[in-house]
Amino acid sequence: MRLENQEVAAIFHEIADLLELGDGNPFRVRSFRRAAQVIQTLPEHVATMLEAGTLAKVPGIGEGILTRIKQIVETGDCTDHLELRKAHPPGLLEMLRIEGMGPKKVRLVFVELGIRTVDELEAAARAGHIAALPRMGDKTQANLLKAIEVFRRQTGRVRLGDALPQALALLEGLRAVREVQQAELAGSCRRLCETIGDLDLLVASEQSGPVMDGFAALPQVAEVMLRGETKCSVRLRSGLQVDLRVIPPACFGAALHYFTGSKMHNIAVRDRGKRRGLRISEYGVFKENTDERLGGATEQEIFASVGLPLIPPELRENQGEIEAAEEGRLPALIREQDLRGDLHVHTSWTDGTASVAEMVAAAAALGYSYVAITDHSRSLAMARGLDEARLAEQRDELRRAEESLGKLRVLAGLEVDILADGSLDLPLEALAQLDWVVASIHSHFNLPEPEMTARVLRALESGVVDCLGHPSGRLLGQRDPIAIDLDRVTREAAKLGVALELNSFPDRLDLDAPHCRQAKDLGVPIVVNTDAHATWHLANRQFGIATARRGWLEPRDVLNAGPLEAILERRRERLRRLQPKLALSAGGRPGTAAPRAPAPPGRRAPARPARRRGGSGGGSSRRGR
DNA sequence: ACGGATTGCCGTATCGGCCAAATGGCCGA
Repeated sequence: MRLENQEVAAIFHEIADLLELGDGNPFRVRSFRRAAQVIQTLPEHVATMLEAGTLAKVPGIGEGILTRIKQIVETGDCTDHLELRKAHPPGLLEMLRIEGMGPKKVRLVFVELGIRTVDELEAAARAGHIAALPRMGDKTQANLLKAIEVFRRQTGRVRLGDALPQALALLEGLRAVREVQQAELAGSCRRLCETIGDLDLLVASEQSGPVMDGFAALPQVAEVMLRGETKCSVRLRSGLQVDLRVIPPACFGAALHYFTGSKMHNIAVRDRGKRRGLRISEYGVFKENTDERLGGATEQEIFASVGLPLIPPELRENQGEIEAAEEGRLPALIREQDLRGDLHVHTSWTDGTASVAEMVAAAAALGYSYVAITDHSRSLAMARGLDEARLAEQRDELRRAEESLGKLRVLAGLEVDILADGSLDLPLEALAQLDWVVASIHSHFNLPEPEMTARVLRALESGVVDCLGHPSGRLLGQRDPIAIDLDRVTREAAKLGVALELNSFPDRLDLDAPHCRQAKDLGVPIVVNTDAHATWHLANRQFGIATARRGWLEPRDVLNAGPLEAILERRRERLRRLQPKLALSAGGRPGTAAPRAPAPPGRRAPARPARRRGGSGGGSSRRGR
């Protein structure tokens, strides 16, 4: 059995989790986590690298990890992992995924109350037993119940980023089966929904037996749960459930339409058929009250029977797509190849894994004509966020990378933190000198809505912000969106000339599709960014594009599907409007009041303002690099 | 557990907010 790198990494992640629960050496825990992360980003398969001897040279993989990898490659797992698993109830790992439940708290409730599952945890919280524990209280208990609710909403669902690659691999496997005439994805995964319950696959074939045999024999399949005449349900090794349906070719289009959904869309289409004297089912289009079949081999036939062009699956939510199709104003949805650059990318200057040069080269390899390097700002200490000095240093490196590659423009950017009060993490003067600024929230997620909205608006009103990063802050299955009036933020963004990000990270997909559509309607451009922390993350754009399509976006709605000059001009124009404010804030700062000629922002004398180092004056040098 | 220098040993992300308990552990970024 050949485990994918992802699966090997998952084993190490789990070892780390289990060690933490058992109160293990934190550095040892970290090593396993690091190993997992490194394995995820390996350029080749672990088994291949192990054989070639290149694996041992990878930083983060030492003697111990190497031995375990050997065992995993040979047997599919390693002894430590199996033993740790035996020593801990499986529900503890699940509890760890609840926000606010770290290893210490999971251990506490397990040892003190014997709680081994999320269900038991919830019951205990409801009964008030959690608040009675040491270091816990009413507030913690209430927060816990809320966090369990977020967790529950997501359990059983898989992110598109995890589901889609598996679906495509299965289709490939199916298409290699001789009796398969056609194999397609259906269901919410085909509609590219942000999370998916289970996969629906459809095969056109006259012989369901051999097709199902071939399906059950695919290496991903762990267990056949159900097998009938037309339907076969399996569970994959990854845990994902998959339903395969084998359909006679003459009905394939009707079945594909039916099983793609959404339900509301299907109802609307059938209704429309009814009004035209037609009966539409998963078997085809029929004349009312007869068995006279008018079509159903292709989806086009279904739509044509009710006088419509083919509606892309991503739009099939009964949110106006039928009306739009009827009036010939279906959007020309954006595609991956329409993107001309990525405007949110991290490097090893902060928490990215690739150097500037590697990141820029990877962007060039995608055919981009520009990329913005946007590392974190200083308050994100964990990521070694940039202060002004390092930002300036990095800028030199960007210039060198741009020149040495000579293929694309490298924008000097920053992902600046929006602090609790809405001020930005670096002085406006510094931010004004950059080419591109994304502003994001990474702390104080729990402000009440009025304050949160005011906070974000204040940040956008600074004028130096080009784009609001991951606007809702949600993490799928883990953290709810912040409380914020996104309607109002979008309207203000329109006035200020600020764009909104659609962050392509599979955990985020933020803005979500409905808000993308709203932004489009209000004339606010969306930026489809990857927020890449590794070169391979640039490929996550496919998930951002998926969400953008569900939000009806066309190339003209997406800022980074357009030319760089338009992007830079938006910024220049906004900074021109902002200029007086900047002069004021510089003048107000003690020691930097030296008069200077008002010049256009691009070419201002960089009268470097003395970096204020708090009132304490102690030159406690923050750890260097 | 890793990796690098003290080659048998030592250091290894940070930092602030929250909440429970009255200064500090735990969590998340």
